[in-house]
Amino acid sequence: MQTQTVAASTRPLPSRPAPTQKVTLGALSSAFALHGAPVRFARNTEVYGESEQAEYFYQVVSGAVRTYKVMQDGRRQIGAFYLPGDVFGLEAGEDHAFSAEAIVDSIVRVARRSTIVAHAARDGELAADIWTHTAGGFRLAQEHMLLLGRKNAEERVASFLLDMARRESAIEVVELPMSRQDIADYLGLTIETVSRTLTQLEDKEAIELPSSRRVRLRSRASLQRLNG
Amino acid sequence: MQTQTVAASTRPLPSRPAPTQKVTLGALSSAFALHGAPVRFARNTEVYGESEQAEYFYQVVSGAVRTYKVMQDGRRQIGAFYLPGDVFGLEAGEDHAFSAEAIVDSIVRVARRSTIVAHAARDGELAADIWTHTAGGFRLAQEHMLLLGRKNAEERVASFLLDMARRESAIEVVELPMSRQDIADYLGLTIETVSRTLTQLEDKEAIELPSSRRVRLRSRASLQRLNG
DNA sequence: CGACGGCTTGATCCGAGTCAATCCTGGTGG
DNA sequence: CCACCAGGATTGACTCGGATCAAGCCGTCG
Repeated sequence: MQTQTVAASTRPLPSRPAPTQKVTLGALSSAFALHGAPVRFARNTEVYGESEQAEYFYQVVSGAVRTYKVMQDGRRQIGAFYLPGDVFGLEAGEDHAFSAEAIVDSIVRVARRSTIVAHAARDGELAADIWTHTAGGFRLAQEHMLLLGRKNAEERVASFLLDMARRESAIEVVELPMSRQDIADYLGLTIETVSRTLTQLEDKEAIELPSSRRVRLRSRASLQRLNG
Repeated sequence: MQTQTVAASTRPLPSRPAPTQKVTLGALSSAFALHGAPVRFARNTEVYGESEQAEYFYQVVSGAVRTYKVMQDGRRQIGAFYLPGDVFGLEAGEDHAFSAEAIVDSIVRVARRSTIVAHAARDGELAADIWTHTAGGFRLAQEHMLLLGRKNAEERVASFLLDMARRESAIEVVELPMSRQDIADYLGLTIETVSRTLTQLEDKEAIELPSSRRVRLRSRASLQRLNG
C-alpha cells in the first residue's frame, strides 16, 4: 500500500506550465515545475494515508484537497483545505501525520521528496523555501487552534468564509468546493450547526446563499466583527 | 519594543553546558550551544510578543514556556508548552504568530535568527534540522487540532496527562509546571471543567492527586482508553 | 493569625449536539 | 419533457456536556 497511492489514481498528464504562469516562481514551486509530475485524483480518492511513508511532496494544480485525521469511532478533524498553488505533505518525519484526499476531481503535482531534499541540500534558497512553507502551515494551524479552542459557531463560520474569500481572491462570491460535512469537520462543529449558522448569517444579511456551494458576502464588515 | 524583549528580562548567564549533556547533539541544538546565550526569564514574563519581529530562535534550558494567542475580549488559546530541550519561536515570517511567556522561572537559550539562518545556508544538516523541528511543531499542532475539535473533556485531560508524562519521561508521577488556567486554555476548556475532570479521573482511580501540581498515573491503560 | 491566590465544588444555564423529518436539486430513465 | 430518485442540505424538537455564576477550601507567605 506504500507506493500505490500515486500510481493508483490515473496516468500522469503532460507536463505543461499553466497558460498564465507567473514569471517569478518561488524556489519550491520551481522545483515542483521541474521535478513534479501532474497526477489526476478523482473526487474523494486518497492522495496519501496517515502513517504511510512520506515519500512525496504535493502541490495542488487544480481542484481541492483536504488533510484530516480520524479517530477509531469515526470522529474526523480536517486540518486544512488546499487550493490551487498550495503545497502540502511537507513531512520531515518518516511517515505522514494526516491523510489527504481530493475533495473534487483534482490535478496535483507530485514530486519525490528525496529528489527535492537532495536539491535543497545544495540549494539554500530551496531549503529556505521548504522551511518557509512548513512554517506557514504551522502558523495556520496555530490560528486554527484558536478557532477550535475558543470561538463559537458563528465566529467559526464567519472566519471560514472570510478565509476562503481571501484565498480565492473573491470580491463577493465564494465558491465552496467542499460539502457541509467537510466544513463541519474543519470547524469542529456538526453539519447541522454549520447549516443553521449559515442561515442565521443570511437572516442577518451578512451573506446570501444563491446555492448551497456558493456564498455571496454581503457585509464583510459584520463577518469581520465576528471574526475577533 | 523590538529588541527589548531579550534585554529586558535579566543578564545573560555564563555559557556552560548542562552537567549530563548528551554526547550527540542535533545540528540545531549544537548551533544553540555555539551561538545562543542563556537568558533568565522570571515566572509570567514575556519572552516575545505576538507580531513582534521574529529576531531570535529559542531553546528551553530549564523551566517551562507557553506560547499563546489572545482575542480582544481576553479569550486565550495556548498553542503549546515547551519543556527543557524544546525549541520554539522558529518563525519563517517577519514576525511572531503567537506570544511566548515563561510559566515558571526559566532559563532559555536565545540565538539570533539571522546567525542561525546564515549558517544554515552553508550547512545543509543544520537547515534540515531547522526544517525537522518546524515540521515537528506542525505535526503536534495537527494532533492538537483533533483534540480541540473532536475530543470531550475527559479525553482532552487524559491526552494531556499522558503527553506530559511522556515528555517528562515520568514513570508514574507527573509534575505540572502550569496552573489549571493554563491547562484549560491549552485544552480549550474552562478551569472548572479541568478541575472537575481531574477529580473525576481520581474517582475512577485512573490518577491520584498528591498535590494540585503533582499527578500520579495509577492506570495508564484507562487513560489510554480515553485518549482515542 | 490573616490574607491572598489558586483550586475545588455546587447549582444552574445555554449553545451546540442529537435525533428525526422534510426539503431541495441535479441526474436518470421512461 | 416529466416523474422519480438519491444524496446533500435544511429545519425542528429536544437533550446534554461544558460554561457560567457563586461559594468555599486549602496552602503558602507575610
